[in-house]
Amino acid sequence: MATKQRGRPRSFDREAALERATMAFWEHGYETTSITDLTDAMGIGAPSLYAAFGDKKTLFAEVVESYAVRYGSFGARALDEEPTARAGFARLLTETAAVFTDPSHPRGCLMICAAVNCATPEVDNALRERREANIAGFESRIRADMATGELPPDTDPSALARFIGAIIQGMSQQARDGATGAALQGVADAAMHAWPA
Amino acid sequence: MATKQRGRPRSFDREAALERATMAFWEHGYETTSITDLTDAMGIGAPSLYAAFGDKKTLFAEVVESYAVRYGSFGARALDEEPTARAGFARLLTETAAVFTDPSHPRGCLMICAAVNCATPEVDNALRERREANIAGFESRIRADMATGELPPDTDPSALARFIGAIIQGMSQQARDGATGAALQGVADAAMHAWPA
DNA sequence: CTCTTTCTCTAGTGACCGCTACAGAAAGGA
DNA sequence: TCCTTTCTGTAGCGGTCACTAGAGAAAGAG
Repeated sequence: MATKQRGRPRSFDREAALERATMAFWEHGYETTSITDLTDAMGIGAPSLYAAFGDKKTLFAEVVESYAVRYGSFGARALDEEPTARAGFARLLTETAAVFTDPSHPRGCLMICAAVNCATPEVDNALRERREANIAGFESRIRADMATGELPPDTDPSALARFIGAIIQGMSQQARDGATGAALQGVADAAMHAWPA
Repeated sequence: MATKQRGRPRSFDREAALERATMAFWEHGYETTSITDLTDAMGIGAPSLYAAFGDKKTLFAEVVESYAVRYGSFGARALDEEPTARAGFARLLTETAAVFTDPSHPRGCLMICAAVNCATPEVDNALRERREANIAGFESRIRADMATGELPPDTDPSALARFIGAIIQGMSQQARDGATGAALQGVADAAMHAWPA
């Protein structure tokens, strides 16, 4: 496959450029990151950006997809790999505290932050849908443990899932406000005290 | 006092205009709300806005101060009036669930939302400082109950205060994402299960 | 070599941004 | 009445926004 291209070859690494665009959007959000910011960060000219990635919205959609795979999959993995919902969410929140303050990339969560105060409805909706899908995933993991009797039958799975979602969103904001990883771990520990007996 | 003004009198109600500016900033955030958005919402021309309120940053500062008094004081009141920290925070979170979804104004919290992805450092810092001051207030209320023995001595007041702050910030985001008041009350109830025994 | 294809660079497009100069309108003071 | 003061409306400032036309550069095909 991948027969040799005909014309002049691209002069930059598309994946590396996408990664740099991800960092820019992650740091500053969708609207606040200008095309000039992006071309500066990616080290290419505007026409190259448009030829390789389409317009700003399309580039952002690709960034979000790449981000979800690279940086947003640890939570689903924790819920999947741990034997109980309790253990899964405890691990998820601990890893969240670490990832949200990891100095190798911007703080907090791109899917939570990047479309706040966003006047472009497609972008706003796309990220909201991902957040809602995450919470729905939390709820189904909780329901699974209720089915096995691991969680008591009077558990409110929707409320508990939303609670975890709220904690993660709050941790993202506090990471942006400068909270340390240890402080976020304290929030995670406090949250797990709310777990049903 | 208030001697009669000399020149042509102002043709609009300054307080009503400020309230409308508050709603606009609350709904769309600082950067996303343009001067044209503001003059449209306030029903005045740009020169009148600048004459009455200074520039955009100064207007926003006045909006934030007015917002803090009008819409942001219920929390401090709850902590002040209830006999215990537990009762105070339970009331605070219940009122938060109601206020964040009150249909008479935009959803969530202006101090939490309006400066996310904000490229103007003064605005960003001003709101961050208010958020940190709120959490510091939570911590001192918790310490007061530790001093009376109402809360156990092994309580981590900083972590508990940050936890409550994270919950409120998460509730604000979820209110913006369309969560009902009942759903937010569920989050508040779940959070209170984390309260120290 | 020439021809075709594809990318890159320069230099801009119209639209909107925060903000304001200026002239006219509406009040009090003399 | 006329002057001073203050506000309002028009109209536009320079700057940045997302985006692109057009020309040249760099590759393969013949």
